[in-house]
Parts: sequence; structure tokens; C-alpha cells
Amino acid sequence: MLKNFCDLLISRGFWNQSTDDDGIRKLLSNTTTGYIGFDCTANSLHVGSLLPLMLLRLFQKCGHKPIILVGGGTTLIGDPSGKDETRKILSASDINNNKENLKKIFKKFLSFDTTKKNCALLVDNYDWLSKLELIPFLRDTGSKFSINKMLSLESIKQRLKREQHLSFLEFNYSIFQAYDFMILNERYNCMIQFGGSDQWGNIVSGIELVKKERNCQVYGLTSPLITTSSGKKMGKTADGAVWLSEEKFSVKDFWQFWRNTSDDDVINFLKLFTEIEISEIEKFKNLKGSDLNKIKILLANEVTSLCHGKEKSEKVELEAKSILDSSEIDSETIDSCDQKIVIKSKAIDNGILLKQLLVELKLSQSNGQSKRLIEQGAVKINEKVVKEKDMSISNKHFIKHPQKKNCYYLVLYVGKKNYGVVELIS
RNA sequence: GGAGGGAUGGUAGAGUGGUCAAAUACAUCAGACUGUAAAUCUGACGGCGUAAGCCUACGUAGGUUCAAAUCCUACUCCCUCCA
Repeated sequence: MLKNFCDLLISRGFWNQSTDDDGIRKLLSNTTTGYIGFDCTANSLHVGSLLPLMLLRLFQKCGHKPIILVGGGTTLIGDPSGKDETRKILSASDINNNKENLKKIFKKFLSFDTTKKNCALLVDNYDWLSKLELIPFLRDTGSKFSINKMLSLESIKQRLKREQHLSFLEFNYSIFQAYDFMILNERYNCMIQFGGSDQWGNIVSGIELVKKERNCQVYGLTSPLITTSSGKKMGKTADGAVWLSEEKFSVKDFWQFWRNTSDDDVINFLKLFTEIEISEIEKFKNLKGSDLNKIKILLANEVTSLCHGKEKSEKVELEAKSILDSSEIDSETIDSCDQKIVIKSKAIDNGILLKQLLVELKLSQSNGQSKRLIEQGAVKINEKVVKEKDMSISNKHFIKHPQKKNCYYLVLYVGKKNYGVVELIS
């Protein structure tokens, strides 16, 4: 059992705003139940959702009971919070599929071991939202909401102010979220809701509803929205999000994502996304330059282990080392490289164009791009920069595999971090 | 129901008959410097082709024209305002 949850949250940077500081401290001095809602708009979560996951994990470690609510019902509506545009409405089967995939991720962070009293619980608001009937719902619950108040919710206000479209469907979102809280309170005695700071309005609505409807004081706590030091929303790269599931984002890239954290974020990220003791992290605070750079490896290892398992994390760390630090690539890296093709030596008797090879290895999108990359000095064959854009590769470029007999290979680099292996068989 | 505005490359956003593969910015990619960071500087940034060049692209389908992102017609979608 860990120490006080509140202090833990504050010291690690999870605490943004609460509805009642003292009340929450008091509540959390005994074991209690809390929840966070997740949309299932995608079939995986990205690093943006890592923060709430870590928060729930801590919550559970402190002995409390976490509930994960997946928004099977609310996803049919779409939350206007923090969005300029109407969200896409998904089909029920998509949502179901997404839900299944999300479960796999949750299991990595929370214990669902039912023999324990505080095992995590996964619920879907579709279970109750889908059963609602409009007229009774409007009478019982709708009457508790004031339009005047709803219009002043930040998420709604923003949309109206900018004269952006807001459908009635979306307008109802916060009512449903409030209703969720009420149901969870009723069924599981759920006392606190967590969420990102953009969820504040929705959380408060829920608290008010529970108060009115069930005469019970519940609480809310938000965590800050994490932006990188350069002010961008975290976890969005150019190609899209940094996903937590391997199928959508390779472990290698995931590790690299954390490895490349900018200096100013390292300490924060260690606090938020790893379980390294805070006292330990404090020691890193004064590090600069290459010393700080080394800490990023620790960060990458920790987060990757948590999300993908220690084994995979260690493997990619090793891989990273061998690509960059040594001129010789170890045999394991050659064998396990994701970007690898095997060709028959006969097939290249007359040579094969380097630019085509790059495309086949997915190191380049097109021959044209290959050419440009070569011209810019980005392409290396076995560590040697090649600038001849129409170069042809033949048997003589291949080198002997350090262990396997009769096996020849070739390593192609594009830039410093991307590489692919071509294996030659007779 | 009525009136108006709009749809351009990953995004934002110029362009309103030929010089447009389409300004500019951001993003991205590569190179240099470093520490696999940030900042900065340099270059690239539709496809095919060694190249000349060819092909495909400005919401969709037609049309006018020697020539269309640009003009006309129909359609689809989006937005705003009034009721």
C-alpha cells in the first residue's frame, strides 16, 4: 500500500484542480471508488490517455477501487469538449470492436484480479444509456439541468462564441456524462471522478446531478493537459498519434518517441509516466547535457516496459544501441529487423537499383524520393554513405553474416535511425 | 422554408483563362552543428524517367475554349444568417 494518494498526485504533477480539496483528502483517507471515462472512438489509446491510466493505476495501488468506464453509449454522440469540429459518429459495430481492443490495454495498467477487493472494474455506459427512454429521462433527469448553466460550460461556450456548429446531439453529451456518474454512484458507490482539465464542466455537472438526485456529495479532480515544452499537444506526431498498441505503433518507434523527449520535459514525464520514486527523480533535476540525455533512456525503458513488457523494451533498447553506437550491427538485430526482405542471389545477377530497394524496404515512398534522399547524403550501405543516385546493387555489396553460414546481408540506412536489412539467399 | 458564403496539396491559405505541379506559412523528411533533445542554418517536399520529357492532380460529373484550379451547367457536401 502506498502513501497518501493526494500527496502522491500533487508531487507527481497529476493535480490540476479539484472540486473540494479538503473533502477529497478526507474521502481518500479511507478506501474509496473512483472512475475515469474513456471514449472508444479509436481501436487503441494514444499516449494522451496514458496520463489518466497512470492516475488510475496509482489510485489502485493506494488501495482504492478504480472503475474504467468506456463510452460505448456516449461515443454514439461525441464529446464537443476540446474540439472545434463535430466528431465523427461511429457505427455500433466499430465501437464494439474498439472496446475489445481497449480492454487489452487497460489490463496492462490495472489489476482486474477479482480475488482482490479493489480489483478494477470495466463498465460500459451503453448498458444504461441505451435503455433510456426519452420522455421519462427528460422528466426525471432533464428537469435537473438548467440550459442557462449548460450554455456557460466552457466546451459549449467556446463553440457558440466562435459560431461553430454544435448539434443538439452533442449538446447532450454533458448530460449523459453526468448521468453516468450518477449511475456509478448508485451501483458501485463511486465517489470521485477524474479526468483531464477539459472535462471539468462535465464532471461538475455530474456532481451536481448526484447531489440533487441522490443527495450524496461526490467529488471531482482534474489533471492538467500535458503539452510538450514546445506547447504542442502531447503524443501527436505528424503521421498521427503515438499509439499504445503494438499493432498501430511499433515498440521500436514507441521507445524512440520517449527517447527523443526534449530536455525540458524529461523530469515531468518521469513523474507522470513512470513509477520511479519521486526522491529518485529529484536527483536528476540538476543534470544537464549528455547526462540528462542518458536519463531519457531510462524514461524510454520504463514507459516501454510498462506498456509493452520488459522483454520487448530491452530488445528495442539493444537495437537502438547497435544501430547508433557501433559500426557493427549485431546478428540479433539483423535477424529481428522489422524492415527486412530476402532476395535470391540469382535475382540480382544483373543488379538491382538501390532506389528501388529503398522503396521495397519501405524506407522511401517512391523512386523519386529515394533519389532525393541519396542526393542529400542520407543513404548508407553498410555504414558507407552513397551518393550515386542510380547505383545498382549486386552480389558484391553483400557481406557475410557473423554467425549464420552461407548467409549474406546488407544493411541500408536512411538517416540515422531508419534502417532495413536485405538478406541474400542462394 | 428563404438569403448568402464556401469546397485548392498533410494542415492553414493565395491564386479568378495561358508564365500553375499551383505563392506563402506550418508540419514533415534529409544534411550540418550537437547529446538520437531543443534552437539555429542548408536542402528537399505529386508519380514515372539517366534525361529531354510524359502522366496524374485544385469537391463530383459534364460543357465552352487552341488552352481551364480559374468561365458555364448540374450534382454532392459544408458553413453562416433570417424565419
